[in-house]
Amino acid sequence: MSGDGTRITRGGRPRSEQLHQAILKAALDLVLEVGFRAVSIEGIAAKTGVGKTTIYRRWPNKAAVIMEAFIAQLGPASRFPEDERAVERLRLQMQTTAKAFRGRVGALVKALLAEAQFDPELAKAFRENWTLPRRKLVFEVLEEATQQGGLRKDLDIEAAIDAFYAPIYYRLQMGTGPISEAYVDKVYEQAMEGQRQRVKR
Amino acid sequence: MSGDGTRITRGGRPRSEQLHQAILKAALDLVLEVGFRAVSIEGIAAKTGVGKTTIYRRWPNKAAVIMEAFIAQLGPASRFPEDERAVERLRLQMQTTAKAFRGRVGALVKALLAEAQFDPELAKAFRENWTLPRRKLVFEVLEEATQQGGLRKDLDIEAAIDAFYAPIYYRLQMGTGPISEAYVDKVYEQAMEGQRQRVKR
Amino acid sequence: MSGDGTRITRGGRPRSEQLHQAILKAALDLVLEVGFRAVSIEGIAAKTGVGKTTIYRRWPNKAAVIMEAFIAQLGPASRFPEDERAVERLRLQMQTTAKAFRGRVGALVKALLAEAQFDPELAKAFRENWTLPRRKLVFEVLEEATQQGGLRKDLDIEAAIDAFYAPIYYRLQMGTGPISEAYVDKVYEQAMEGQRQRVKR
Amino acid sequence: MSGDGTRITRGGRPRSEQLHQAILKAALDLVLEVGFRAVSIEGIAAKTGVGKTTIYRRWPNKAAVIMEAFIAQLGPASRFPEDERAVERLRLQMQTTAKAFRGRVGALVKALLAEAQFDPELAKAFRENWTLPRRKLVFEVLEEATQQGGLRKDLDIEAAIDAFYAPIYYRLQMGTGPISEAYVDKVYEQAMEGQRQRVKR
DNA sequence: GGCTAAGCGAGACGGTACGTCTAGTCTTGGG
DNA sequence: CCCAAGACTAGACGTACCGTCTCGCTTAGCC
Repeated sequence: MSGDGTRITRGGRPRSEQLHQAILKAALDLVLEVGFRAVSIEGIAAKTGVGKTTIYRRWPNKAAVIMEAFIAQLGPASRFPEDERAVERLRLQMQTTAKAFRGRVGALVKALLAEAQFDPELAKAFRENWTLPRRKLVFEVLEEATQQGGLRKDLDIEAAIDAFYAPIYYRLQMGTGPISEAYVDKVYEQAMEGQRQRVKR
Repeated sequence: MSGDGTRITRGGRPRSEQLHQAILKAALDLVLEVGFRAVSIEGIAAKTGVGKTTIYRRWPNKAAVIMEAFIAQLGPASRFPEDERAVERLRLQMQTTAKAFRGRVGALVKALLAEAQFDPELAKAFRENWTLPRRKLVFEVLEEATQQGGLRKDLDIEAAIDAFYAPIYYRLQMGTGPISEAYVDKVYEQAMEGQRQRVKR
Repeated sequence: MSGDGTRITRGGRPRSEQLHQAILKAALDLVLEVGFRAVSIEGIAAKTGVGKTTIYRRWPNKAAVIMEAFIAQLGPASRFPEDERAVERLRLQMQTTAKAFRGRVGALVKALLAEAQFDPELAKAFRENWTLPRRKLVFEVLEEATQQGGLRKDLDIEAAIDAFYAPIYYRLQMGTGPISEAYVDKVYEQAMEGQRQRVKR
Repeated sequence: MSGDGTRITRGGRPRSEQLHQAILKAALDLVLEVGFRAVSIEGIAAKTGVGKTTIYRRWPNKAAVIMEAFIAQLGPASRFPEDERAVERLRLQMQTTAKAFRGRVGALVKALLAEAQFDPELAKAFRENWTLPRRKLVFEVLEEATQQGGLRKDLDIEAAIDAFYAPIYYRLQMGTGPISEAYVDKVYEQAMEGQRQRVKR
């Protein structure tokens, strides 16, 4: 979204970084207050005390603003918790994600993911800033787990990642049940069986 | 949505069933033509050659119209393909779903599921008319599979259903990869391992 | 409006005279309650507890309904007050009209006369049922006054009638001043001078 | 209507005077084309090629737009024709008014005056921008006439003005006869008698 | 006493316009 | 070139009535 931030400034007043942050903060506050749908660029502008142009100069639409606000709030995809067994690190990370999904992050992910279905740009931003970085970490932990042994040699890592995480997203959106600790453990266990090295059958 | 269709008509001109269908058809056509977002009640009315009131009299908003159009088009949750082994029937059904998701049904499910994140009424309608009926069928097939043997006795059916289907929905929305036959088979296989009866380890 | 009432009934249920009256009453009540503009056929129907068709079967639009209600309420153009001097009868009648104009009749005449500017049918009805009958009475009284002497021989009766009554309508609509007794007397006096026989100048 | 035009602009793009005029022109054209009733804000907007909001930002309803268009077209209440005798100037002015009433101005006055019966704001605007300025001119001419002699000393100027002009408005609305030159002269003559100084009776 | 033609209530229907809203762009003047 | 303010086009929103049109019932008057 909004490029990578590197704008070549060849003259003129530079854009205020302070305003940038203020806008992102206002956007996020509004989303959590009134919900994604009810937020408008006009609303953000009013709340920040900023002209609409100032926002449109930086982002193409409200989804982009909120996307960036969301990313900015998260910081880099948080490191996995420490544990020498890779698979245990994976399990803990799943629990961490689940916990986040039970709170405001869940609400944001829900809204952004939904909005992304209608907006390819946003979809791309969401994928690149949220989905893929997280998948990459899981990818690495699964690779390590493979080396540590116990997982099948012919592991399809992409499908494996899906097996661990898809159910969590599913429940986030479907409302067929809570994303409880017990549920996450169950998902972990089931998916683990799917990847385990079979001694003999 | 729009109730269960049973309106007590105690006088007055009855609502035209023909119009009802025409509106649903126009709605569906429009969604597939221009996308969910770009569809408006006014557009549907214009395309059907109907007054706006005629639509508002029956549905509260466009999501409701399209939801009903979607449901109506599906007919009842289609029977599972025939096979004497329950698990094979499940696999075939997963492939059927996947195939549908690769086509227009996929586009509709994507849009409606996304929209449902912002609209509790729609979420309820989607759950009751799409999600739950399909889960129920899977539930039954899994129960039968249990009796046919090979699956663990302490099966958590809800979690199991998620294991089989969540990845398909995940790819529908995330764009991390295609919902190919191979992928579905992989998902089936993985999830199956998670449910299989362990002889000993 | 609504023809002359003589419909040839060759079979079928006759129209209810009772409903007719009820509708007229409701119409009048509504006009006085909420004003001409805010009255709608639907409103009258609802208030009377009658279907819209029942009204449209008898009148072409709300102005026609209200016009008839107005006429019906008035009864025939009331006889002039008694006095052996024709001119005095005229003066008294002017005062009577003025008094009516200060009340609800004034409100109705204002509204109907205004509406008539946009509706030739209504204009005709208003002229035939209100304006002309009243002018005719004035005409007669002026004729008598001429015979009684004191008025010029070459009297232009049409213009004379205007001189006596136009100012009253003018104030009804313009709001430049009240239609007080004193004002009416003044108008009478002025107009009278205009018609008086000049002995010599 | 629309205030007195003096809006304090403390920032922001100023309202386009050009658009303002274009809207007024379109409004007037439409009224004369299709009649007051058939004109709609939407029609004006479409004809001008302007958003509806641009109109609603300036006027509360179509009557206000047309009122202002009407005023703008008239320019200031035109000076009375020249003649050293005040009463003759009055007569000429009556004829001028009558002539205007026979044309498009008459149609506009009819419609606006009628509409004003339902809209106090409009009534006020009409009174202040049309009625009163014209009455004021007549007032002055009558004062001068009084000084030139021939009119009664105890003249009630308000009632006198009504005597001269009310019949013209009456015929404009009632359709009881044309506003011909002969008629106007007759009205003038009659009204004049009402105001003339009596030597003896 | 049955037939039949209208009346009748309710309310659906195609329209038109309303007045409001938001999106995204454009235009001021000032920094 | 940035910025706040706010005008601007565009077009959907959901509502209100219009005047017409079914429905399934009365309800009179004639046979």
